[in-house]
Amino acid sequence: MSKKISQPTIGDIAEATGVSKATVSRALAGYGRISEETEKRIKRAANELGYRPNEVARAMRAGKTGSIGLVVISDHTNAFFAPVTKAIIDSAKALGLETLVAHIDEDYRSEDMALQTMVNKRVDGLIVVPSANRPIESVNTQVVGDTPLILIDRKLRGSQHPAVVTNDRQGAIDAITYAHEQGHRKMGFLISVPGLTDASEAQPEIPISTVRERTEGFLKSKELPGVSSRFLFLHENVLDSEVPIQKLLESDECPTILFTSNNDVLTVLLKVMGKLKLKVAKDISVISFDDSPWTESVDPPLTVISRSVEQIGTQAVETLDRLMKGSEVEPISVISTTLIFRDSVRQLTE
Amino acid sequence: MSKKISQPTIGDIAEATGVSKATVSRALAGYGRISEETEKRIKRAANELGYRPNEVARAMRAGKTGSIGLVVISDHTNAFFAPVTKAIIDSAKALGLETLVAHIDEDYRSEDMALQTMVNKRVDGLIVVPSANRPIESVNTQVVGDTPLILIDRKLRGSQHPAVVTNDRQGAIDAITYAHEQGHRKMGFLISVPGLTDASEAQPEIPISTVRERTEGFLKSKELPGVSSRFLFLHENVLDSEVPIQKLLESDECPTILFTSNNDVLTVLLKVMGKLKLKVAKDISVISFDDSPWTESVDPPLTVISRSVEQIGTQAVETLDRLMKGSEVEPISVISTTLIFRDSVRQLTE
DNA sequence: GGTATTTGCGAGAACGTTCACGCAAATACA
DNA sequence: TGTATTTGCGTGAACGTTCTCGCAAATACC
Repeated sequence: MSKKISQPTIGDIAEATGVSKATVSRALAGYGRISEETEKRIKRAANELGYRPNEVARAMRAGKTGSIGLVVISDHTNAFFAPVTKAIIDSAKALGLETLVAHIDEDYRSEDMALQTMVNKRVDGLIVVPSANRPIESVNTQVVGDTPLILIDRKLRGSQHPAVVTNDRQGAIDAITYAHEQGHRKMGFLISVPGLTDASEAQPEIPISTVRERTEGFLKSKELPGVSSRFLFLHENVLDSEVPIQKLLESDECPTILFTSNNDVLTVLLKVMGKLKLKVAKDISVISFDDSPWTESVDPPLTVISRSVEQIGTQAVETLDRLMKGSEVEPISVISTTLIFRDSVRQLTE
Repeated sequence: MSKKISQPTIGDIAEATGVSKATVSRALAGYGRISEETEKRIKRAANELGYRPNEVARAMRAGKTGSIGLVVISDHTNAFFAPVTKAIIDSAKALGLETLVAHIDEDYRSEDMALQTMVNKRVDGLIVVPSANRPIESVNTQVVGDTPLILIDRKLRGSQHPAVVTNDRQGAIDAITYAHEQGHRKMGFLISVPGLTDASEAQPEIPISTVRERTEGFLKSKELPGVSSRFLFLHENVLDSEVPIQKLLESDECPTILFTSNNDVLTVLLKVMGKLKLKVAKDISVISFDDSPWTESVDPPLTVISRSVEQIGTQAVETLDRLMKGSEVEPISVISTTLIFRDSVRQLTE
């Protein structure tokens, strides 16, 4: 009963019980013909030896690993991607799939490298948030080959890969409509767009479909009776954006309501407002994209456009699973946003 | 040039170039003796065929996978574990290691299952947050065998596995000392402890070293001149804790300062305070464990006891890496906490 | 009691690498 | 020119599974 250095194999069990490896395999995996007695004997021996099936050998033989890869942008915020990551990992586990996670920044080269190592590890499928600055609107098919792949959060125009996205356009429209109903006429939009070098009021080229849709939705505010809109497009690293935001807040035509495109921008906005002694709702109303636990706890609780990260996660791995099995999948699944009414929008008297 | 269904192998390249598999392997991996010319020829062919080394075959041969497993509690909050997860994944990548992530709840059975599948996948090492309710204070060595493993966030008394933890005891002491300096004499402690069925003022058995240390630190407040302390131990699912917290806030002997043991409790506290129209600092001072981006943006910005998730992450994978290489490692690494002074603690006139 | 079928198991190949050997040709050295 | 060394490459085993075949023994059928 000497301690072995490495894990016991099927061969060790075979030796211990005096049968062949094939028989051991049959006993353990429970297929083919085998007598009850030897099966029991083998299982007992396996237990005693502390046998653990070697999944890499299995993967080699079977041609699949039972793992999927998740490549996700996590350079800045995790107010959205962190819970999405959790949702995906958990959904995958429910299907018996393990998840390999890689974080990339908003750069297609780091994305390619991450995809490369995942493909080399022969993941069965890939879920990826495509980075913004890619030269052409498609995941590098050179590197992923024919590994099943689905996009989340953003869709790519030229891509044949299925995507799971949210209808941020409608979310934006819901928000401005609500603001209009509450009597707001001067609206401001704080939008973070990766790739920008500086804050700008002129509308830039927007590489990310999600942000593009939000902008389109907000743009509709111009069609609302009596509304004047101001846009501020911010660098993805919004930490640098305090000055332009402050300028906007101090201008003559300061909006009565501000919309922020994510939790990072929201965070900066709140900080600047605090510095200027401006109170949410009382002085300026606020609506942000993406919900977080804390937005409900602050004073006042924040009205937000929420996207269900759980739905995105389950839909993503479900779609990927079908893709891996070769079934038909819809090219684009869109998850609806919902406006969560709290107390950060002041009702203006007409 | 017909499309192959599966990825090209080293054999395909060998066939295409008319050499043996061994030569191809040498050319691609760059070891052994090989002529410059054939090396180029082989590399060109590999490129043309879109060859990607099969890491599972390599793993099989080498006996290691180049992957590590991260088993982390993520039932409730991700204000702490999400950034730690990111830090670990990124640190691991820097060392050429991919990370397999599994989420477990505060239950040793789900932990065992997660560990089991990771061991079966033959990860080279394991980083785990040990769950609270385990019968004995050690990771199930039955299932992990001799896979290198290190603990984070919590240490286990009976465990021989190295641990990376924070000195929360000192963090708590720093916080109460500061509060005392600011003139606070009536202190309250809101502590979330997994396994509890209900909120309780009596000190329960605390299974988690981190929480235990915090409690010990807070307990020192009783030794501070003139201080009276009140403790409230909360169920891990703190969402249910509004009522007991409200009771505490409305009691005659309501503390002038409240300490919360994590962001979840903080969130509930703020919500209850908002409901009771109590203002942070002005009415009740607040100090919480763990920093998050939003704590700096709210009004007033929150004073917190911060633990560097990056340090925890890098220290964890560094230690694991040494362990995997067979080097000596210190049994316990402790990362220091730092008190971040913001504006949620009111200075009381004596 | 003779043929047909079922049962239980072993032999061995295959998955895609790496690597220890071995061998022939080329080059070195005297 | 003869021996020693180097160079370039091929052979084949090994990693731990699964699975197709095939074969002998056991059981079935008439």
